[in-house]
Amino acid sequence: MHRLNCICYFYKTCCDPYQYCEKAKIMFESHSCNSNCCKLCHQNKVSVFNELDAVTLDKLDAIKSVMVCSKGSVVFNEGSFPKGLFCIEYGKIKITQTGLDGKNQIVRMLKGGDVLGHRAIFGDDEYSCSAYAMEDTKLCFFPKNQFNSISENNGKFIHKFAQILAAELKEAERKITSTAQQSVLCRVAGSLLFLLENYGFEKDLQTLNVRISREELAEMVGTTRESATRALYQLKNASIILLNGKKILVIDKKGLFDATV
Amino acid sequence: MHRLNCICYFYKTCCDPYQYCEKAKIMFESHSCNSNCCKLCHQNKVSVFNELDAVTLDKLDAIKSVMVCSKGSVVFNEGSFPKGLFCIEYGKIKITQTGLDGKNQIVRMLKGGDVLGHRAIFGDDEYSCSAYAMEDTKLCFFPKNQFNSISENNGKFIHKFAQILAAELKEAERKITSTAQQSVLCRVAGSLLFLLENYGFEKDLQTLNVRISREELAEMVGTTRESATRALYQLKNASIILLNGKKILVIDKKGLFDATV
DNA sequence: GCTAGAATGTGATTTTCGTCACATTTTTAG
DNA sequence: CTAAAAATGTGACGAAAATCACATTCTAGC
Repeated sequence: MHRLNCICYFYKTCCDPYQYCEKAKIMFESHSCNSNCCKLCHQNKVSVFNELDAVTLDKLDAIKSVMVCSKGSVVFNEGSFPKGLFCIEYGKIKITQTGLDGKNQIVRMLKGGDVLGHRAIFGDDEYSCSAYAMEDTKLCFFPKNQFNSISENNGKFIHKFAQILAAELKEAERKITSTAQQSVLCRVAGSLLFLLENYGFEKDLQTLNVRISREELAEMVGTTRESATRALYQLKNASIILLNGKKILVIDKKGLFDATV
Repeated sequence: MHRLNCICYFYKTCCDPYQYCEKAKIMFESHSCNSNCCKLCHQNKVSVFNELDAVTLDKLDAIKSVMVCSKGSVVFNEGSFPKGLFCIEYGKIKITQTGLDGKNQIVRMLKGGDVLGHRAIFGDDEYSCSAYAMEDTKLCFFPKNQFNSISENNGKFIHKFAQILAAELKEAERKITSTAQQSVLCRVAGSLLFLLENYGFEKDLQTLNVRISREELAEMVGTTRESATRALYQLKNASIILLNGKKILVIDKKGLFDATV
Protein backbone atom coordinates (compact mmCIF):
# COMPACT_ATOMS: atom_id res chain seq x y z
CA MET A 1 0.00 0.00 0.00
CA HIS A 2 2.53 2.62 0.94
CA ARG A 3 5.83 3.11 -0.74
CA LEU A 4 8.93 1.75 0.82
CA ASN A 5 10.76 5.04 0.94
CA CYS A 6 7.99 6.56 3.03
CA ILE A 7 8.36 6.23 6.74
CA CYS A 8 5.01 6.21 8.44
CA TYR A 9 4.53 7.77 11.80
CA PHE A 10 1.42 6.89 13.67
CA TYR A 11 0.53 9.80 15.77
CA LYS A 12 -0.76 9.59 19.29
CA THR A 13 -3.05 12.26 20.67
CA CYS A 14 -1.21 14.95 22.56
CA CYS A 15 2.13 13.22 22.45
CA ASP A 16 5.28 14.92 21.38
CA PRO A 17 7.40 13.63 19.75
CA TYR A 18 5.23 11.62 17.45
CA GLN A 19 4.67 8.07 18.49
CA TYR A 20 3.16 4.91 17.25
CA CYS A 21 -0.52 4.75 18.09
CA GLU A 22 -2.86 1.87 17.43
CA LYS A 23 -5.88 4.09 16.84
CA ALA A 24 -4.03 6.23 14.30
CA LYS A 25 -2.83 3.10 12.56
CA ILE A 26 -6.39 1.90 12.17
CA MET A 27 -7.46 5.30 10.84
CA PHE A 28 -4.58 5.26 8.47
CA GLU A 29 -5.37 1.86 7.10
CA SER A 30 -9.10 2.34 6.96
CA HIS A 31 -8.79 5.17 4.46
CA SER A 32 -8.54 4.25 0.84
CA CYS A 33 -5.25 6.05 0.64
CA ASN A 34 -3.56 7.09 -2.50
CA SER A 35 -0.11 5.75 -3.12
CA ASN A 36 1.35 8.30 -0.65
CA CYS A 37 3.08 9.77 -3.61
CA CYS A 38 3.12 13.53 -4.17
CA LYS A 39 2.86 13.05 -7.91
CA LEU A 40 -0.42 11.20 -7.56
CA CYS A 41 -1.84 13.18 -4.65
CA HIS A 42 -5.19 14.73 -5.46
CA GLN A 43 -4.08 17.86 -3.55
CA ASN A 44 -1.26 18.27 -6.03
CA LYS A 45 -3.47 20.53 -8.14
CA VAL A 46 -4.25 23.00 -5.37
CA SER A 47 -1.21 22.88 -3.15
CA VAL A 48 2.13 24.63 -3.26
CA PHE A 49 3.36 21.60 -5.19
CA ASN A 50 1.37 22.34 -8.30
CA GLU A 51 3.47 23.28 -11.29
CA LEU A 52 6.44 21.47 -9.77
CA ASP A 53 8.41 19.35 -12.21
CA ALA A 54 8.41 15.57 -11.85
CA VAL A 55 12.05 15.46 -10.72
CA THR A 56 11.42 17.79 -7.78
CA LEU A 57 8.25 15.90 -6.86
CA ASP A 58 10.26 12.69 -6.80
CA LYS A 59 12.86 14.29 -4.57
CA LEU A 60 10.15 15.48 -2.20
CA ASP A 61 8.60 12.04 -2.17
CA ALA A 62 11.91 10.53 -1.26
CA ILE A 63 12.36 12.61 1.87
CA LYS A 64 8.83 12.65 3.18
CA SER A 65 7.07 10.85 5.98
CA VAL A 66 3.36 10.33 6.23
CA MET A 67 1.46 10.72 9.46
CA VAL A 68 -2.08 10.63 10.66
CA CYS A 69 -3.31 12.77 13.52
CA SER A 70 -6.48 11.98 15.38
CA LYS A 71 -8.84 14.80 16.32
CA GLY A 72 -7.36 17.02 19.00
CA SER A 73 -3.73 16.09 18.34
CA VAL A 74 -0.98 18.66 18.53
CA VAL A 75 0.99 18.93 15.31
CA PHE A 76 3.45 21.41 16.74
CA ASN A 77 3.77 23.73 19.68
CA GLU A 78 4.29 27.49 19.90
CA GLY A 79 7.86 28.21 20.97
CA SER A 80 9.45 25.01 19.71
CA PHE A 81 11.74 24.88 16.69
CA PRO A 82 10.45 23.57 13.39
CA LYS A 83 11.76 20.21 12.29
CA GLY A 84 10.17 20.44 8.89
CA LEU A 85 7.29 21.39 6.66
CA PHE A 86 3.84 19.79 6.74
CA CYS A 87 1.34 19.46 3.94
CA ILE A 88 -2.25 18.39 4.57
CA GLU A 89 -3.68 15.60 2.45
CA TYR A 90 -7.03 15.65 4.18
CA GLY A 91 -8.44 16.98 7.42
CA LYS A 92 -8.57 20.35 9.17
CA ILE A 93 -5.98 22.13 11.27
CA LYS A 94 -6.33 25.21 13.46
CA ILE A 95 -3.35 27.47 14.08
CA THR A 96 -3.58 29.11 17.49
CA GLN A 97 -1.62 31.55 19.56
CA THR A 98 -1.53 31.98 23.30
CA GLY A 99 -2.54 35.39 24.58
CA LEU A 100 -3.41 36.85 27.96
CA ASP A 101 -3.81 34.32 30.78
CA GLY A 102 -3.31 31.49 28.33
CA LYS A 103 -6.39 32.46 26.35
CA ASN A 104 -6.15 31.09 22.82
CA GLN A 105 -6.53 32.97 19.60
CA ILE A 106 -7.14 31.11 16.36
CA VAL A 107 -5.20 32.90 13.64
CA ARG A 108 -5.53 30.51 10.70
CA MET A 109 -7.68 27.54 9.69
CA LEU A 110 -6.25 25.04 7.22
CA LYS A 111 -7.57 22.28 5.02
CA GLY A 112 -6.41 19.69 2.50
CA GLY A 113 -3.75 21.10 0.18
CA ASP A 114 -2.54 23.69 2.70
CA VAL A 115 0.94 23.74 4.16
CA LEU A 116 1.98 24.50 7.71
CA GLY A 117 5.28 25.20 9.36
CA HIS A 118 6.39 27.33 6.41
CA ARG A 119 6.22 30.59 8.39
CA ALA A 120 8.70 29.35 10.95
CA ILE A 121 10.92 27.71 8.33
CA PHE A 122 11.14 30.71 6.01
CA GLY A 123 11.28 33.09 8.96
CA ASP A 124 14.14 31.02 10.34
CA ASP A 125 12.37 31.13 13.61
CA GLU A 126 10.61 29.14 16.27
CA TYR A 127 6.92 28.43 15.84
CA SER A 128 4.93 31.53 16.75
CA CYS A 129 1.76 29.43 16.93
CA SER A 130 0.59 25.95 17.80
CA ALA A 131 -1.22 23.66 15.39
CA TYR A 132 -4.04 21.28 16.36
CA ALA A 133 -5.98 18.78 14.30
CA MET A 134 -9.67 19.69 14.41
CA GLU A 135 -10.58 16.30 13.00
CA ASP A 136 -8.70 13.20 11.89
CA THR A 137 -6.04 14.55 9.56
CA LYS A 138 -3.42 13.08 7.28
CA LEU A 139 -0.21 15.03 6.81
CA CYS A 140 2.96 14.66 4.87
CA PHE A 141 6.13 15.78 6.56
CA PHE A 142 9.30 17.06 4.88
CA PRO A 143 12.37 17.34 7.14
CA LYS A 144 13.65 20.90 7.22
CA ASN A 145 17.22 20.45 6.05
CA GLN A 146 16.36 18.20 3.18
CA PHE A 147 13.44 20.41 2.23
CA ASN A 148 15.73 23.43 2.23
CA SER A 149 18.28 21.80 0.00
CA ILE A 150 15.57 20.90 -2.48
CA SER A 151 13.98 24.37 -2.48
CA GLU A 152 17.25 26.28 -2.34
CA ASN A 153 17.93 26.17 -6.05
CA ASN A 154 14.36 26.34 -7.13
CA GLY A 155 13.32 29.98 -7.33
CA LYS A 156 9.85 29.11 -8.60
CA PHE A 157 9.24 26.85 -5.62
CA ILE A 158 10.35 29.49 -3.11
CA HIS A 159 8.32 32.08 -5.00
CA LYS A 160 5.27 29.92 -4.44
CA PHE A 161 5.86 30.03 -0.69
CA ALA A 162 6.34 33.80 -0.87
CA GLN A 163 2.97 33.91 -2.61
CA ILE A 164 1.36 31.90 0.19
CA LEU A 165 2.95 34.08 2.86
CA ALA A 166 1.77 37.21 1.03
CA ALA A 167 -1.79 35.90 0.91
CA GLU A 168 -1.68 34.98 4.58
CA LEU A 169 -0.29 38.39 5.47
CA LYS A 170 -3.10 40.06 3.57
CA GLU A 171 -5.66 38.02 5.44
CA ALA A 172 -4.00 38.63 8.80
CA GLU A 173 -3.89 42.39 8.26
CA ARG A 174 -7.52 42.42 7.22
CA LYS A 175 -8.28 40.53 10.42
CA ILE A 176 -6.43 43.11 12.51
CA THR A 177 -8.67 45.81 11.07
CA SER A 178 -11.91 43.90 11.57
CA THR A 179 -10.96 42.85 15.09
CA ALA A 180 -10.14 46.44 15.97
CA GLN A 181 -13.17 48.04 14.40
CA GLN A 182 -16.12 45.68 14.12
CA SER A 183 -18.67 44.50 16.64
CA VAL A 184 -18.76 40.92 17.87
CA LEU A 185 -21.85 40.25 15.77
CA CYS A 186 -20.15 41.41 12.57
CA ARG A 187 -17.04 39.39 13.34
CA VAL A 188 -19.04 36.25 14.07
CA ALA A 189 -20.89 36.68 10.77
CA GLY A 190 -17.56 37.26 9.03
CA SER A 191 -16.08 34.13 10.56
CA LEU A 192 -19.02 32.01 9.46
CA LEU A 193 -18.62 33.39 5.97
CA PHE A 194 -14.93 32.55 6.10
CA LEU A 195 -15.70 29.00 7.21
CA LEU A 196 -18.15 28.71 4.35
CA GLU A 197 -15.64 29.97 1.76
CA ASN A 198 -12.87 27.82 3.18
CA TYR A 199 -14.63 24.54 3.93
CA GLY A 200 -17.84 24.76 1.93
CA PHE A 201 -21.11 23.01 2.63
CA GLU A 202 -21.93 19.41 3.34
CA LYS A 203 -24.00 17.48 0.80
CA ASP A 204 -27.21 19.18 1.93
CA LEU A 205 -25.73 22.49 0.62
CA GLN A 206 -26.63 24.18 3.90
CA THR A 207 -24.57 22.73 6.72
CA LEU A 208 -21.09 24.18 7.16
CA ASN A 209 -18.58 21.45 6.44
CA VAL A 210 -16.70 21.94 9.71
CA ARG A 211 -17.52 21.13 13.32
CA ILE A 212 -16.51 24.01 15.52
CA SER A 213 -17.32 24.52 19.18
CA ARG A 214 -18.67 27.80 20.52
CA GLU A 215 -15.39 28.16 22.35
CA GLU A 216 -13.41 27.78 19.12
CA LEU A 217 -15.67 30.20 17.29
CA ALA A 218 -15.03 32.68 20.10
CA GLU A 219 -11.28 32.07 19.73
CA MET A 220 -11.50 32.78 16.00
CA VAL A 221 -13.47 35.95 16.53
CA GLY A 222 -11.59 37.18 19.57
CA THR A 223 -14.41 37.26 22.08
CA THR A 224 -15.83 35.12 24.88
CA ARG A 225 -17.78 31.91 24.52
CA GLU A 226 -20.89 33.60 25.87
CA SER A 227 -20.71 36.53 23.45
CA ALA A 228 -20.15 34.17 20.52
CA THR A 229 -23.19 32.14 21.57
CA ARG A 230 -25.33 35.26 21.83
CA ALA A 231 -24.20 36.47 18.41
CA LEU A 232 -25.07 33.10 16.88
CA TYR A 233 -28.56 33.32 18.34
CA GLN A 234 -28.94 36.84 16.98
CA LEU A 235 -28.17 35.47 13.51
CA LYS A 236 -30.55 32.60 14.11
CA ASN A 237 -33.33 34.95 15.21
CA ALA A 238 -32.75 36.97 12.05
CA SER A 239 -33.33 33.75 10.06
CA ILE A 240 -29.84 33.88 8.61
CA ILE A 241 -28.58 30.63 10.10
CA LEU A 242 -29.95 27.55 11.83
CA LEU A 243 -28.31 25.79 14.76
CA ASN A 244 -28.48 22.09 15.36
CA GLY A 245 -26.02 21.02 18.02
CA LYS A 246 -22.58 21.66 16.60
CA LYS A 247 -23.98 21.92 13.10
CA ILE A 248 -24.37 25.40 11.69
CA LEU A 249 -26.66 25.79 8.68
CA VAL A 250 -26.44 28.88 6.53
CA ILE A 251 -29.84 29.57 5.02
CA ASP A 252 -29.26 33.16 3.89
CA LYS A 253 -25.75 33.73 2.62
CA LYS A 254 -26.50 37.26 1.50
CA GLY A 255 -27.96 38.05 4.91
CA LEU A 256 -24.80 36.71 6.46
CA PHE A 257 -22.71 38.89 4.21
CA ASP A 258 -24.81 41.95 5.05
CA ALA A 259 -24.34 41.18 8.75
CA THR A 260 -20.56 41.55 8.39
CA VAL A 261 -20.82 45.32 8.07
CA MET B 1 25.25 64.28 -8.11
CA HIS B 2 23.01 61.50 -9.23
CA ARG B 3 23.90 58.89 -11.75
CA LEU B 4 22.71 59.24 -15.28
CA ASN B 5 20.90 55.92 -15.33
CA CYS B 6 18.74 57.01 -12.43
CA ILE B 7 15.57 58.80 -13.30
CA CYS B 8 14.47 61.10 -10.55
CA TYR B 9 10.85 61.67 -9.79
CA PHE B 10 9.97 64.61 -7.64
CA TYR B 11 6.90 63.77 -5.79
CA LYS B 12 4.07 66.16 -5.13
CA THR B 13 1.97 65.79 -2.02
CA CYS B 14 -1.17 63.78 -2.58
CA CYS B 15 -0.75 63.54 -6.32
CA ASP B 16 -0.99 60.32 -8.22
CA PRO B 17 0.74 59.60 -10.54
CA TYR B 18 3.98 61.05 -9.27
CA GLN B 19 4.72 64.50 -10.47
CA TYR B 20 7.46 67.02 -10.47
CA CYS B 21 7.24 69.19 -7.36
CA GLU B 22 9.40 72.18 -6.54
CA LYS B 23 9.28 71.55 -2.80
CA ALA B 24 10.35 67.92 -3.20
CA LYS B 25 13.14 68.98 -5.51
CA ILE B 26 14.48 71.35 -2.88
CA MET B 27 14.26 68.63 -0.24
CA PHE B 28 16.00 66.25 -2.54
CA GLU B 29 18.85 68.61 -3.27
CA SER B 30 19.24 69.86 0.27
CA HIS B 31 20.12 66.42 1.54
CA SER B 32 23.69 65.37 1.22
CA CYS B 33 22.64 62.37 -0.77
CA ASN B 34 24.76 59.37 -1.42
CA SER B 35 25.45 58.54 -5.01
CA ASN B 36 21.94 57.07 -5.35
CA CYS B 37 23.65 53.80 -5.89
CA CYS B 38 22.44 50.65 -4.14
CA LYS B 39 25.99 49.41 -3.72
CA LEU B 40 26.93 52.47 -1.70
CA CYS B 41 23.65 52.94 0.14
CA HIS B 42 24.07 52.90 3.89
CA GLN B 43 20.84 50.88 4.14
CA ASN B 44 22.48 48.15 2.11
CA LYS B 45 23.58 46.46 5.31
CA VAL B 46 20.12 46.18 6.84
CA SER B 47 17.85 45.93 3.85
CA VAL B 48 16.73 43.02 1.73
CA PHE B 49 19.66 43.88 -0.54
CA ASN B 50 22.32 42.80 1.90
CA GLU B 51 24.25 39.74 0.79
CA LEU B 52 23.37 40.50 -2.82
CA ASP B 53 26.25 40.11 -5.25
CA ALA B 54 27.65 43.16 -7.03
CA VAL B 55 26.25 42.10 -10.39
CA THR B 56 22.68 41.96 -9.12
CA LEU B 57 23.11 45.27 -7.29
CA ASP B 58 24.25 46.84 -10.52
CA LYS B 59 21.24 45.45 -12.34
CA LEU B 60 18.95 46.86 -9.67
CA ASP B 61 20.67 50.22 -9.88
CA ALA B 62 20.13 50.29 -13.59
CA ILE B 63 16.38 49.94 -13.38
CA LYS B 64 15.64 52.11 -10.40
CA SER B 65 14.21 55.57 -9.96
CA VAL B 66 14.70 57.75 -6.94
CA MET B 67 11.91 59.80 -5.45
CA VAL B 68 11.34 62.02 -2.49
CA CYS B 69 8.00 62.27 -0.74
CA SER B 70 7.12 65.15 1.49
CA LYS B 71 5.32 64.50 4.74
CA GLY B 72 1.76 63.33 4.18
CA SER B 73 2.31 62.12 0.62
CA VAL B 74 0.61 59.00 -0.65
CA VAL B 75 3.09 56.42 -1.92
CA PHE B 76 0.38 54.05 -3.10
CA ASN B 77 -3.32 53.49 -2.63
CA GLU B 78 -5.27 50.49 -1.40
CA GLY B 79 -6.98 48.81 -4.34
CA SER B 80 -4.62 49.96 -7.07
CA PHE B 81 -2.20 47.63 -8.82
CA PRO B 82 1.48 47.70 -7.92
CA LYS B 83 3.81 49.18 -10.49
CA GLY B 84 6.91 48.16 -8.61
CA LEU B 85 8.81 47.71 -5.39
CA PHE B 86 9.87 50.53 -3.10
CA CYS B 87 12.82 50.65 -0.72
CA ILE B 88 13.20 53.38 1.88
CA GLU B 89 16.52 55.18 2.09
CA TYR B 90 15.40 57.47 4.89
CA GLY B 91 12.10 58.57 6.38
CA LYS B 92 9.07 56.86 7.84
CA ILE B 93 6.07 55.28 6.15
CA LYS B 94 2.80 54.09 7.62
CA ILE B 95 0.84 51.29 5.98
CA THR B 96 -2.88 51.72 6.56
CA GLN B 97 -6.06 49.92 5.72
CA THR B 98 -9.56 51.27 5.44
CA GLY B 99 -12.12 49.71 7.74
CA LEU B 100 -15.64 50.53 8.77
CA ASP B 101 -16.93 53.96 7.72
CA GLY B 102 -13.55 54.76 6.24
CA LYS B 103 -11.85 54.50 9.62
CA ASN B 104 -8.15 53.82 9.15
CA GLN B 105 -6.13 51.06 10.71
CA ILE B 106 -2.35 51.28 10.75
CA VAL B 107 -1.02 47.78 10.14
CA ARG B 108 2.71 48.41 9.66
CA MET B 109 5.22 51.19 10.30
CA LEU B 110 8.35 51.33 8.17
CA LYS B 111 11.73 53.03 8.28
CA GLY B 112 14.96 53.30 6.37
CA GLY B 113 16.03 49.96 4.92
CA ASP B 114 12.49 48.60 4.76
CA VAL B 115 10.73 47.64 1.56
CA LEU B 116 7.12 48.23 0.60
CA GLY B 117 4.94 46.95 -2.17
CA HIS B 118 6.42 43.45 -1.86
CA ARG B 119 3.22 41.95 -0.45
CA ALA B 120 1.21 42.96 -3.46
CA ILE B 121 3.99 41.99 -5.86
CA PHE B 122 4.64 38.54 -4.45
CA GLY B 123 0.94 38.01 -3.79
CA ASP B 124 0.31 38.92 -7.44
CA ASP B 125 -2.40 41.14 -6.17
CA GLU B 126 -3.61 44.69 -5.82
CA TYR B 127 -2.45 46.71 -2.83
CA SER B 128 -4.42 45.66 0.23
CA CYS B 129 -3.22 48.79 2.05
CA SER B 130 -2.26 52.38 1.40
CA ALA B 131 1.15 53.85 2.20
CA TYR B 132 1.73 57.38 3.49
CA ALA B 133 4.93 59.23 4.29
CA MET B 134 4.89 60.26 7.95
CA GLU B 135 7.78 62.62 7.36
CA ASP B 136 9.91 63.62 4.40
CA THR B 137 11.03 60.32 2.92
CA LYS B 138 13.37 59.22 0.16
CA LEU B 139 12.49 56.06 -1.71
CA CYS B 140 13.98 54.00 -4.47
CA PHE B 141 11.57 52.49 -6.93
CA PHE B 142 12.08 49.29 -8.96
CA PRO B 143 9.58 48.72 -11.78
CA LYS B 144 7.73 45.46 -11.30
CA ASN B 145 8.50 43.64 -14.52
CA GLN B 146 12.17 44.43 -14.47
CA PHE B 147 12.37 43.63 -10.78
CA ASN B 148 10.71 40.28 -11.41
CA SER B 149 13.09 39.35 -14.16
CA ILE B 150 16.04 40.13 -11.90
CA SER B 151 14.67 38.20 -8.92
CA GLU B 152 13.26 35.32 -10.95
CA ASN B 153 16.49 33.41 -11.20
CA ASN B 154 17.82 34.41 -7.84
CA GLY B 155 16.49 31.98 -5.24
CA LYS B 156 18.44 33.64 -2.43
CA PHE B 157 16.90 37.01 -3.26
CA ILE B 158 13.35 35.63 -3.30
CA HIS B 159 14.11 33.72 -0.12
CA LYS B 160 14.96 37.02 1.52
CA PHE B 161 11.54 38.37 0.63
CA ALA B 162 9.93 35.20 1.97
CA GLN B 163 11.82 35.86 5.18
CA ILE B 164 10.47 39.40 5.36
CA LEU B 165 6.93 38.23 4.67
CA ALA B 166 7.29 35.54 7.33
CA ALA B 167 8.43 38.11 9.89
CA GLU B 168 5.59 40.45 8.96
CA LEU B 169 3.08 37.62 9.20
CA LYS B 170 4.36 36.75 12.66
CA GLU B 171 3.96 40.32 13.78
CA ALA B 172 0.51 40.64 12.22
CA GLU B 173 -0.73 37.48 13.92
CA ARG B 174 0.63 38.63 17.25
CA LYS B 175 -1.24 41.88 16.70
CA ILE B 176 -4.49 40.02 16.02
CA THR B 177 -4.14 38.32 19.38
CA SER B 178 -3.32 41.47 21.31
CA THR B 179 -6.07 43.46 19.60
CA ALA B 180 -8.56 40.74 20.43
CA GLN B 181 -7.53 40.18 24.01
CA GLN B 182 -5.84 43.19 25.56
CA SER B 183 -7.22 46.41 26.99
CA VAL B 184 -6.65 49.75 25.31
CA LEU B 185 -4.09 50.70 27.95
CA CYS B 186 -2.02 47.55 27.33
CA ARG B 187 -2.18 48.04 23.59
CA VAL B 188 -1.14 51.68 23.83
CA ALA B 189 1.80 50.68 26.03
CA GLY B 190 2.65 47.94 23.54
CA SER B 191 2.53 50.35 20.63
CA LEU B 192 4.83 52.81 22.37
CA LEU B 193 7.23 49.97 23.04
CA PHE B 194 7.03 48.98 19.37
CA LEU B 195 7.76 52.56 18.31
CA LEU B 196 10.74 52.57 20.65
CA GLU B 197 12.12 49.29 19.28
CA ASN B 198 11.49 50.33 15.71
CA TYR B 199 12.56 53.97 15.68
CA GLY B 200 14.63 54.34 18.84
CA PHE B 201 15.23 57.49 20.84
CA GLU B 202 16.33 60.92 19.83
CA LYS B 203 19.70 62.16 21.04
CA ASP B 204 18.35 62.84 24.53
CA LEU B 205 17.81 59.07 24.89
CA GLN B 206 14.26 59.68 26.10
CA THR B 207 12.17 61.15 23.31
CA LEU B 208 10.68 58.67 20.86
CA ASN B 209 12.23 59.28 17.48
CA VAL B 210 8.91 59.57 15.69
CA ARG B 211 6.20 62.20 15.65
CA ILE B 212 2.84 60.56 15.83
CA SER B 213 -0.53 62.23 16.38
CA ARG B 214 -3.03 60.95 18.94
CA GLU B 215 -5.23 60.02 16.02
CA GLU B 216 -2.47 57.93 14.45
CA LEU B 217 -1.67 56.26 17.75
CA ALA B 218 -5.35 55.38 18.01
CA GLU B 219 -5.22 53.98 14.47
CA MET B 220 -2.24 51.81 15.39
CA VAL B 221 -3.90 50.54 18.54
CA GLY B 222 -7.36 50.15 17.11
CA THR B 223 -9.25 52.53 19.35
CA THR B 224 -10.56 56.09 19.33
CA ARG B 225 -8.53 59.26 19.61
CA GLU B 226 -10.09 59.99 22.98
CA SER B 227 -9.31 56.58 24.42
CA ALA B 228 -5.74 56.76 23.16
CA THR B 229 -5.34 60.17 24.80
CA ARG B 230 -6.71 58.87 28.09
CA ALA B 231 -4.39 55.87 28.01
CA LEU B 232 -1.40 58.14 27.40
CA TYR B 233 -2.35 60.22 30.42
CA GLN B 234 -2.70 57.08 32.54
CA LEU B 235 0.87 56.16 31.58
CA LYS B 236 1.96 59.71 32.30
CA ASN B 237 0.28 59.68 35.70
CA ALA B 238 2.05 56.41 36.46
CA SER B 239 5.35 58.23 35.71
CA ILE B 240 6.10 55.87 32.85
CA ILE B 241 6.12 58.49 30.10
CA LEU B 242 6.17 62.26 29.71
CA LEU B 243 4.20 64.21 27.15
CA ASN B 244 5.36 67.40 25.52
CA GLY B 245 3.20 68.32 22.56
CA LYS B 246 3.69 65.61 19.98
CA LYS B 247 6.84 64.44 21.72
CA ILE B 248 6.55 61.31 23.82
CA LEU B 249 9.32 60.66 26.34
CA VAL B 250 9.78 57.20 27.79
CA ILE B 251 11.22 57.52 31.28
CA ASP B 252 10.51 54.01 32.53
CA LYS B 253 10.92 51.38 29.84
CA LYS B 254 10.40 48.51 32.23
CA GLY B 255 7.23 50.14 33.52
CA LEU B 256 6.06 50.45 29.92
CA PHE B 257 6.80 46.80 29.34
CA ASP B 258 4.94 45.82 32.51
CA ALA B 259 1.97 47.88 31.34
CA THR B 260 1.63 45.74 28.21
CA VAL B 261 0.24 42.81 30.20
C1' DG C 1 -28.05 2.81 27.65
C1' DC C 2 -25.91 5.04 31.67
C1' DT C 3 -23.19 8.33 33.77
C1' DA C 4 -19.68 11.69 34.55
C1' DG C 5 -17.74 15.39 32.54
C1' DA C 6 -17.76 18.67 28.95
C1' DA C 7 -20.12 21.95 26.34
C1' DT C 8 -23.80 25.14 25.93
C1' DG C 9 -27.55 28.65 27.00
C1' DT C 10 -29.03 32.47 29.64
C1' DG C 11 -29.97 36.10 33.06
C1' DA C 12 -27.90 39.64 36.12
C1' DT C 13 -24.24 42.69 36.90
C1' DT C 14 -20.03 45.24 36.10
C1' DT C 15 -16.49 47.10 33.34
C1' DT C 16 -14.64 49.03 29.47
C1' DC C 17 -14.81 51.80 25.88
C1' DG C 18 -17.04 54.53 22.33
C1' DT C 19 -19.74 58.71 21.55
C1' DC C 20 -20.86 63.38 22.01
C1' DA C 21 -19.98 67.99 23.18
C1' DC C 22 -17.17 71.60 23.80
C1' DA C 23 -13.14 74.14 25.77
C1' DT C 24 -8.33 74.70 24.95
C1' DT C 25 -4.04 74.42 22.62
C1' DT C 26 -1.14 73.93 18.66
C1' DT C 27 -0.10 74.33 13.93
C1' DT C 28 -0.33 76.22 9.44
C1' DA C 29 -0.97 79.39 5.71
C1' DG C 30 -1.02 83.84 4.14
C1' DC D 1 2.29 88.18 13.13
C1' DT D 2 -2.24 86.72 12.98
C1' DA D 3 -6.40 84.42 11.81
C1' DA D 4 -8.24 80.11 10.67
C1' DA D 5 -7.96 75.40 10.89
C1' DA D 6 -6.47 71.34 12.95
C1' DA D 7 -5.34 68.74 16.87
C1' DT D 8 -5.90 67.80 21.65
C1' DG D 9 -7.95 67.33 26.48
C1' DT D 10 -11.81 66.28 29.26
C1' DG D 11 -16.32 65.45 31.38
C1' DA D 12 -20.81 63.13 31.01
C1' DC D 13 -23.23 59.49 29.29
C1' DG D 14 -24.70 55.24 27.02
C1' DA D 15 -23.87 50.98 24.51
C1' DA D 16 -21.30 46.89 23.97
C1' DA D 17 -19.22 43.25 25.74
C1' DA D 18 -16.86 40.83 29.65
C1' DT D 19 -17.71 38.47 33.84
C1' DC D 20 -20.14 35.62 36.97
C1' DA D 21 -23.30 32.15 38.22
C1' DC D 22 -25.87 28.40 37.35
C1' DA D 23 -29.31 25.56 34.79
C1' DT D 24 -29.50 22.61 30.89
C1' DT D 25 -27.99 19.72 27.20
C1' DC D 26 -24.80 16.96 24.82
C1' DT D 27 -21.24 13.41 24.36
C1' DA D 28 -17.66 10.05 25.10
C1' DG D 29 -16.47 6.05 27.27
C1' DC D 30 -17.68 2.19 29.87
